Amino acid sequence: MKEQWIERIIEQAKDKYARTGVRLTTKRKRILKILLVSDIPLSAYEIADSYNNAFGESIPEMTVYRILNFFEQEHLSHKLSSTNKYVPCSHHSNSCTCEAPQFLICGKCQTAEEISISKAVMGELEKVALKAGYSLDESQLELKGLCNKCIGSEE
Amino acid sequence: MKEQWIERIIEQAKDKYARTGVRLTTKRKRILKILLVSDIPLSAYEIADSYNNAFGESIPEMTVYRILNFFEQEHLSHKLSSTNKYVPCSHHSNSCTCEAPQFLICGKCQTAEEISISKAVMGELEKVALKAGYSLDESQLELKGLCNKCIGSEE
DNA sequence: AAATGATATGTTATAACATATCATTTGGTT
DNA sequence: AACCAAATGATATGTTATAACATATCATTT
Ligand SMILES: [Zn+2]
Ligand SMILES: [Zn+2]
Ligand SMILES: [Zn+2]
Ligand SMILES: [Zn+2]
Repeated sequence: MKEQWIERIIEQAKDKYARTGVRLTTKRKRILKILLVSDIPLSAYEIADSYNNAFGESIPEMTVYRILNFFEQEHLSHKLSSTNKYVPCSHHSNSCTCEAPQFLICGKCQTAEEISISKAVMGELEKVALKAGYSLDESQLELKGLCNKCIGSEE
Repeated sequence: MKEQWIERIIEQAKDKYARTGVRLTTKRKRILKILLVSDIPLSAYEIADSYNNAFGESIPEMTVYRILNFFEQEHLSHKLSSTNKYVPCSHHSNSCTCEAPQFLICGKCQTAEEISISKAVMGELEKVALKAGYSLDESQLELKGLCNKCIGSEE
């Protein structure tokens, strides 16, 4: 069940910080949850709105940005720079470093899916770059298109 | 010589619109030139500043944005969404449709180079997307890394 | 030459996105 | 309790972008 799945992700994150000074506070948990339950990427301001609606308590935008930055550091979320929106990281728990997050974004319904492009394909891109005199590093890919649902319902 | 090369690009653009109602006005020419002579991508506001400095005449930011939109339509420039900056299209004149522009961006000196990734490699990306249930369309790639110069001068 | 229409630009306001700075609160440690 | 670091609040400001409306410029038609 989705509810449990979300709780598990939060538990894992909590464990991760149990020993350090870092805290997974109520606000952080709530915002992580907002990202997790949303079907689509949200802007910082949409997150703040959602927070207000869900908890009848307003949160400053500044705090949202700070928490998003915290999430970015901790690999709990990502920013989509092509849309200025934020998504939870799908690489739950453990070992993901998310150095080069990769997304498929539907131009119609706005869903975004975090994928893992094979080393082989990424290697090809690196080769192309090298030929042009660049050595790639932390390249986030945001690929646009239409999801199957939206292709089906095309007018 | 760079100066002549720029003039040639502008001439080509002018020709392109000679018959249509669309005009390559002084402001558009100047802004295209600003983009062309800059070593690095510029923000809309930097373009406006540059315009003011170069021509001792101020231009409203709004106008800059409109001209950049015009350039985008006409495939004369592109926006880098990862940095909110603008670059001239390198596919001069003729046949480029630039449906999926591709860039290498140096994280140190900020240079950006427009490249052409082979159909084969792009095809691989499309395959990955299809497997995940997405059909790609107009995906701009912004690959980050270090250019050769900056790798050499690394501390 | 005057009227018209299309394209381009100016002007002002505001939306949307993001960071800087300093004060205060919170929660764990000694 | 006293202390300290982390987190949050509050306010101001910076940055990027569009909306809405008015005016200017230039080519075409009358
Ligand atoms: Zn991730
Ligand atoms: Zn869709
Ligand atoms: Zn191009
Ligand atoms: Zn460089």
